[in-house]
Amino acid sequence: MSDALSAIKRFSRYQSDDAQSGEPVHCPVRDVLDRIGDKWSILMIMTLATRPQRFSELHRAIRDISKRMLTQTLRDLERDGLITRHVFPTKPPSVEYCLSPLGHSLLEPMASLIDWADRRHSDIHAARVRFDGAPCDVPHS
Amino acid sequence: MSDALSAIKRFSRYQSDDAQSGEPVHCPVRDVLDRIGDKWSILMIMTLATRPQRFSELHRAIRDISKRMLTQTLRDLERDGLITRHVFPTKPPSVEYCLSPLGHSLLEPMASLIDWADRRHSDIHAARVRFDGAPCDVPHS
DNA sequence: AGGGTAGGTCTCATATAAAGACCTCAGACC
DNA sequence: GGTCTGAGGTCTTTATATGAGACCTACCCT
Repeated sequence: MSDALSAIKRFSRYQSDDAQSGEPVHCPVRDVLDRIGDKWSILMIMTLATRPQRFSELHRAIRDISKRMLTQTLRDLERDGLITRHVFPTKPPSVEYCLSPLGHSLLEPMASLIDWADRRHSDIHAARVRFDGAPCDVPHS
Repeated sequence: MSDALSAIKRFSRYQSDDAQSGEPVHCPVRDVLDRIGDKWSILMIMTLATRPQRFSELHRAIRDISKRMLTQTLRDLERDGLITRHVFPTKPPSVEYCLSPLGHSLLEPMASLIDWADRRHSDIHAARVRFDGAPCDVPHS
């Protein structure tokens, strides 16, 4: 817990430094979290955690991603140095994506989030049902 | 690490179960992560981690959020049971938001992510500069 | 009467994501 | 030799998310 609080305090410091100084908010933590917080990045990294995979394998593993978003997410992750891309000059060429050491280092913190989500999702679902069913307990207006 | 891998395997199982069965992908972990993975939720929870705060305090702490998104994010978090909302019948009424126990339980996993982001953001920044500066090392076409 | 504060809502514009058609190249099929 | 499939994408169009900022109610202060 003290661990958690110290990270949060560091984070808050970035935030408030920005809030007091000039206009543009530039918190490095937000910068990183905004990037991997998109719809597919976490899923992609988790899918590559088990083994390196090719474009089409990834597309089959994550059926509901479009090719466009698959390409774009892979490019963004490559740009951030979280995955690496190898082109094999076969005919037709095949491309393999795999986690870099940096990407690998993300697995542990991400796993703790996933663990939380897995353990608490029933609580969250219950809260949603409660909220939607009784929208007048605490009127908003 | 074995901890991390077990969470990832559980997650992959959800994914592949969905991939094999009927059409709609419904992985509870993705459901939860997609929600808190939006632009402001993590920031909001972190801001409320230090103490309960009122609408205007939150707006001052997170300067670059619009009132519209502030309201919406708070509603969504309340709906998911992560924060609670108390209206004090002062004149004019004041509204205080604070973390629920469920929201509080999210702090620790989230802090480990923040800690990662904080430690690795310079690596990520360096990777971006490298990628943007040398886009022809591994041609994409 | 004018302005400030608190906690919002509303409308409209833009930025980002997604769906899905299309493309190239090669080998296998018949 | 026509066409089918598969890999690894790109391009165009449409949907959704976010943002800016005007407005609202009710009260207090000057």
